[in-house]
Amino acid sequence: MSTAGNGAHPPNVTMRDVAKVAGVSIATVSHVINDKPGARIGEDARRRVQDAVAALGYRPNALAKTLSQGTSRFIGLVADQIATTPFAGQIIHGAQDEAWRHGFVLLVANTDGNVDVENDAIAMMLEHQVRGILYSSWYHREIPVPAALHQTDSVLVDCFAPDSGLPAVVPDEVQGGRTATDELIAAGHRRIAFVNTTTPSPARTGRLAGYREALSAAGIDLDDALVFRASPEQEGGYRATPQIIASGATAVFCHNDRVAMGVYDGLRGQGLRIPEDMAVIGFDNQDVIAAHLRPALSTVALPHYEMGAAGVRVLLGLDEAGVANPTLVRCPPVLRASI
Amino acid sequence: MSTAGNGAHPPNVTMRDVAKVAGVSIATVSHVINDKPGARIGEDARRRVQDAVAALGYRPNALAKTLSQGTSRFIGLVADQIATTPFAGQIIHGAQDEAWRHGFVLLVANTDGNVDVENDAIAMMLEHQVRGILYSSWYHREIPVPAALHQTDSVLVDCFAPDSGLPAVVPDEVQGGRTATDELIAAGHRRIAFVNTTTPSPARTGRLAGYREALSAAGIDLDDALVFRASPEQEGGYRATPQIIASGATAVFCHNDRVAMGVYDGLRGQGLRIPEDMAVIGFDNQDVIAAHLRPALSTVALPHYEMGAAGVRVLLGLDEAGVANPTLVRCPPVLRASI
DNA sequence: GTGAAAGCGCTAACAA
DNA sequence: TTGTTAGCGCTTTCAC
Repeated sequence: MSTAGNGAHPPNVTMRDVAKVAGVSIATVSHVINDKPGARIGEDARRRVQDAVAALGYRPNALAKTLSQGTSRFIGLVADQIATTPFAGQIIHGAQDEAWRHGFVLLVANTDGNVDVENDAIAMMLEHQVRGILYSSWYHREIPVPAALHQTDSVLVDCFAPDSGLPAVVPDEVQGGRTATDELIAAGHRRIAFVNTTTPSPARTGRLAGYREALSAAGIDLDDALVFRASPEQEGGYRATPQIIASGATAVFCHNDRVAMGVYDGLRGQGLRIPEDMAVIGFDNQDVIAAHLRPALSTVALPHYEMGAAGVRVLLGLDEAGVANPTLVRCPPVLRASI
Repeated sequence: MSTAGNGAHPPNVTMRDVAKVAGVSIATVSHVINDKPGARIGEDARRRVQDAVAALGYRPNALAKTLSQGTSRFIGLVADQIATTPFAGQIIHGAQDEAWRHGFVLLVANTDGNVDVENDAIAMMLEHQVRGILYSSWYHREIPVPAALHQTDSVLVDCFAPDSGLPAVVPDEVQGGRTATDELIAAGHRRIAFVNTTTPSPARTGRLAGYREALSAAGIDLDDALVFRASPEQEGGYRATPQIIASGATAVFCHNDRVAMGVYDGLRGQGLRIPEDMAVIGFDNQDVIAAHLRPALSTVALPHYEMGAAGVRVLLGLDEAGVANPTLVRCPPVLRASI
């Protein structure tokens, strides 16, 4: 019968009410509530105010405060895909936690990559006087920057736009690729295959560079016959497996966890065991895949949570962040049982 | 060198500025901007205002508007886990889309299940004069309601609290269980196993009820020997497989996709093919698992997006929603290749 | 048709 | 130590 909208909620208690009950002026109330350093309030006036606040259940109106101070505590987050990729939510999570830590609130908008929606979202955030905007993509790439972003402080998260002049926070693909390869080397492997993706992206070039860097550093000769290309999905990994096996590699670094999943299937199809016959490491740390594969997949994590948090810090000017070079966030290894 | 916080952004253009440029009063500007029905504005005054708005790049200050109107366009969403479960983000997504559709903005807070954080989050939302709060859980269950939720209109999403008097929006577990079983029956199966979870929950009782309902409706005798219990993970499914096979079932309905994933492994270990030797259907529609298993897993989707959206509708009083009985959201089948 | 003025809840000089 | 007052940007009656 009834809906949520029936709320007969008590009319808002204002500072004026508190002042009246406490028998002081509205300014005094403001002072004790905000613990103003300058203003010295008498012990008993302070107590009367506090009592009145408690008695009335007074809650400050954050909006009115913002209006009079001219500076809000909102941070906007516009995302192209909150949900398409399972871990995209982590960016929100990280941003939210960090914003919260500094007394800010997150305003989120999902645009589904639609430019009109995007502009509306940004406009709405601007109208709400956000302190700044975090603009994020669901995968690391270069993006065209919506012009409106320049009307406030903005930070790009998991994407970048060199000529925009906007600071960016992205995963350190090179370090990630190197880490993955290093783990394999540390396990004693010397013939290490790399299944790269077919799609051009910072991930493709970065991880490859990291792979090479690791091999060189370990004094292992680069062998292009060990570098493969596959579509970045389970199917791609599956199809690449025969060549990987044929290459004589004893370990394989897969461009991402889904590819690794396919490699698992391919290996199993040939009766090969992981990691005994072939060590496997993935990339992304997509929980549902990595942790639940048998054996559990060792991989390198994409630091979505950290990027969201770092984005907020850069926005607030707490992190030094060069505009020219994006802030690189470390991709940590997540060791499980496939190496 | 520079940070995002260096913003030398143009000082805000206000209505007063627009009025001055347009040569009209501030009230007139307000009227044309909001297209006030009552107020009739001269054709040319209207044009002058519009031109001034465009020329100055005026943006209304939503906060000031809220303050003077007394009613905001914010909806709060407090979630215990935005990210732990990959699809939890869908609740945000659905809520955001629906809120947006009605001119509302989402304020999100993640509490990680911490009660103090939760109270702070709710307090903060109240202070921001939210129109109401959506309180969500990352899996369907009964929850203790934070008292503060009663200070505004609130709706529970993917959780419920019978005595709280708060409207709730939850997945229709019974219908889901029935749908899963119906699909198996439709494919010609009569001996259908059900691997239920060991953990007590609405999902456990609901899906089982649905399973029974479907069998009865199809005139199939219930056989308790076909109902198993397993921990709701990959491992549980794997371990239950031998018994499932031994039971003589030709199809199995798994409590969730992770269990199904384990069953896949178990079946494969015995050299059994899916769906030829055993049809499998899961529950949850966890993309990364379901779509990428081989063969792709048929399953029943948990309608997170829809629940988020429905929550907003209930909150806004657009959906009739009984407080006594939670609003049930349909769990649709997602057919792939495992049946 | 258009404008003056009061007020939304709060902050911040400045007085007292 | 406390109160007065003038806004913050906008909406909204009510005159003109």
